[in-house]
Amino acid sequence: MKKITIGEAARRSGVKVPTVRYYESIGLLAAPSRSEGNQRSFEPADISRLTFIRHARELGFEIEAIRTLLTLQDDPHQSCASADAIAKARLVEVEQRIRSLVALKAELETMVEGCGHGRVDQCRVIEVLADHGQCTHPHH
Amino acid sequence: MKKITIGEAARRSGVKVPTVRYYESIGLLAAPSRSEGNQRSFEPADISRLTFIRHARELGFEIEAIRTLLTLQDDPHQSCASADAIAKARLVEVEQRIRSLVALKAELETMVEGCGHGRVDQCRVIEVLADHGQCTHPHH
DNA sequence: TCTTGCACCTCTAGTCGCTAGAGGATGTAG
DNA sequence: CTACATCCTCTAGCGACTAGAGGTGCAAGA
Repeated sequence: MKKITIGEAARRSGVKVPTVRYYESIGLLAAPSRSEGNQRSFEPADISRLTFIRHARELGFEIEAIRTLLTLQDDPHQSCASADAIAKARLVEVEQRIRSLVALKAELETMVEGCGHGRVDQCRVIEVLADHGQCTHPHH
Repeated sequence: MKKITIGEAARRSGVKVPTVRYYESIGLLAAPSRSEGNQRSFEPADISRLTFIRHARELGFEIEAIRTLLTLQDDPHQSCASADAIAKARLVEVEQRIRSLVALKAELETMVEGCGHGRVDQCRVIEVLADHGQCTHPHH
């Protein structure tokens, strides 16, 4: 039983030290046992859990979604329908975000291309922002 | 001189009422004159400014970037190099975000496709999250 | 004229997911 | 034993709002 300090846990999981404490504070990670001097002592399972959380966060899952995914993981005999639903919802979000960013990219390109590097009163960047009618963004 | 109330300004610009007050509080919008009963009375120019801000926000520009763009707009004899630089930086950000979201989409699709809708212990969604080694995301 | 009811006012606090800093205790290497 | 990194708790801050409390102004219908 070697004790894993919070710094070690952070290094192994890729989650920062204050973030590990934060996850514990919001109940995403069980409070670990403490050393005599009141320092946290993690188990290998905690590292896995932190890695799981980090990966899910990198994929853009919200904390509450991760909380659900973790309770599913804790009880492997459940149906995975919830996990599937969460991932699908996230996929829809991501697809929507991509579509809107691609539209945005086109609009920014028009702005930047149109800029003749002259004075502001001829600048297309300012102009497009001021006059929404020229906007190619499909949000209306 | 018809007076434009904050509600009217909000409707015309598409910015919500509390957000208009917020923009005033952070100095993005000049404090408008007040009616006898202390209610804000906006000018048409304020509506344009709010519309400009809203559009820039929709394009993902940060408040500080918008502050710069607005000072440029206020003095049309300046060079538009700053506006151009801001738009270009934003374009780079957007392109990067699109690339990472596309990679993410692929990973989510793999997860969702792999899910056999059985129990959690066979669920690929959970599995991929737990075991980062299976991850196709190119962030390492 | 009165009253209803919406829109307005200010102020504070909450959201999300951390991050930074103060001020102190612990653990380890030389 | 001393230096120094690492740990502890606690509070406050970030961006860009949003929500709510508790109160005032104003216009229209009875």
